[in-house]
Amino acid sequence: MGNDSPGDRLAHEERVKYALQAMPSEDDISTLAARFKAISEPSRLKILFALSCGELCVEHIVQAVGGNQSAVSHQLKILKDNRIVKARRNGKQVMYSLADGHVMAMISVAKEHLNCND
Amino acid sequence: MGNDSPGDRLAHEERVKYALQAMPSEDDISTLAARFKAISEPSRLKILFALSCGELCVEHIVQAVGGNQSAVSHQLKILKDNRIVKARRNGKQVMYSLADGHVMAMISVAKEHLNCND
DNA sequence: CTATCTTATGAATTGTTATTCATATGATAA
DNA sequence: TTATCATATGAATAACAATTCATAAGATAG
Repeated sequence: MGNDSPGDRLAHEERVKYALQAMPSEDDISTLAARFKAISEPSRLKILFALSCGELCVEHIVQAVGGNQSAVSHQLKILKDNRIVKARRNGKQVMYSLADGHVMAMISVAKEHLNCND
Repeated sequence: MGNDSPGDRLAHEERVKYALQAMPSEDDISTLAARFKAISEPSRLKILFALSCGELCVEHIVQAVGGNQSAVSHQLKILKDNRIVKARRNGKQVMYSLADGHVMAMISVAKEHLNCND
């Protein structure tokens, strides 16, 4: 034993205490994790980039990201359930768009992270 | 037929064209998706919140987020492989910390999204 | 009404990912 | 050296998610 000085050990315990205080509730963690999961599939991420240019109907999303209608529809449902995108009906078509600015903000930060090799 | 006016149809085709131009490369999409996936598990998200208070060794991460040593170690590997966290050895311990500010920035944006019911 | 266009959904299959257990590796102290 | 502490990893299982197919539902035109 004696791997830590007493001072170090105390500092570590303090850190754990702070970490526990900063921890969001289980509910918030679940919700956040679900949202990140929603945007963590390549096809769904493509859908978001497509929608970053403005609203699109399902058929055009299919054209923009590839894949088939059923798959895209399932993916849109996941994005909608997690409030990443929103939908409005326009006659026979359903127009999809990004739910709010936070979504693109998050993706922008991620893209920056991608570009700088830190 | 005749579901769209000719003007509308043109506008939609333009939108698809723009969407395709704005689309990142397959490689960038994959990398981004992998990073989002890395932070989309509740336990891994908890690890990031714990590390947002400063670096921690593995044992203390285990205390802060719950779970067992092996599971946490596997999760840390995923986070490290995706450059979400970084590690430095300190004697027998390995200290983990967030890779850079982008990570917390992304999580902060997500938390805002959580708080405002838009 | 029927026919058609567009989107959504249930069920089955397939593919991925997390968790656990046992053990290996790396570092330090005696 | 051996003993111990701290972390990492491989392999198996178990849990979960994505994709496909077939079909249903919603909207409009005729």
